[in-house]
Amino acid sequence: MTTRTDNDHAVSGAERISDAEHAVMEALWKRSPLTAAEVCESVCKERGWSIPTVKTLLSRLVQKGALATQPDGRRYLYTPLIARSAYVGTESKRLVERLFGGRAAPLFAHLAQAEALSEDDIAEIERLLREMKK
Amino acid sequence: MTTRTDNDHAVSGAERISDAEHAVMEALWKRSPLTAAEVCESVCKERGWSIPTVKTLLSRLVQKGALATQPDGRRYLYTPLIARSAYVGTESKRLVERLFGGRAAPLFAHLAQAEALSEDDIAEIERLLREMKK
DNA sequence: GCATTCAGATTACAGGCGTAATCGTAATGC
DNA sequence: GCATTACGATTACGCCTGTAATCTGAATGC
Repeated sequence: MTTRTDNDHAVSGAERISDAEHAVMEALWKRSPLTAAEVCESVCKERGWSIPTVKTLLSRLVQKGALATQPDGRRYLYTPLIARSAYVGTESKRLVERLFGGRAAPLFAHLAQAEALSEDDIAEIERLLREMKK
Repeated sequence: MTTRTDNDHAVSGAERISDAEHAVMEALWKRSPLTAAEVCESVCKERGWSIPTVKTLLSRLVQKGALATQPDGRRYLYTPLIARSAYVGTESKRLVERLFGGRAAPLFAHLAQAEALSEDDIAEIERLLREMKK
């Protein structure tokens, strides 16, 4: 079963990662490799999950090619196969496509108008803009 | 059935709008009110849907309180009950919360770094920033 | 050695979603 | 008036998701 030939999609992120799965990924992006129990420590409290739930999510993520497993005694250590930045990238892009016709400026305009931008955000964005100029 | 008391959630957007439903909403945000057939004209080709699909989606959106119906002879005219800007707002916020800890600057940084920002985007954002200053 | 424990694997199950087909009924053509 | 048409309403159905419980087999305590 490890001999599947169609794992070309693995890193490409063709398989969507669901909301619950995403929480698990975050734990592993923060620190990895981790055992299922450790992942649970990191997320179960916060989301009100039990261990079986975490194990299911881990399995699904492995199937989707988002996580790699490495045996450690009689258990597994899980490691992300897709980078957080890649995930964040495709998700951001999806949103921008869907809601703003692929243009980022309207998104920014919206956030600005919705006052979702803090002083710090604005300062930081100005800094980034200056930096891009160079 | 028009006398439901629990439609407080209607505009609040408590009920999530799915991807397919969103396509229908877009059609109605572009122009409304429309009949089911007209909505289909607007989206069926593009998404490869048939009329029954559109009708299902319309019904679900009405149930969710996202659309209002107004009888027109023996059919309905559909009108959005939630504003596009409200929808866009909650969706953008969701993403920023989930992926960037609620801060907009990192999103911007990501888009910048991923070169998802066009020249125009940047110019426009600078303009918006200047405007906010006032 | 044998019971208990602790992994992962398998199965479960309800609700949402995508995508319709079918049903019931009211209007309409003639 | 009656067959056909054109609606919305109801039902369908398989896949994905969230959230587990159960099964199976290996390790471990004693």
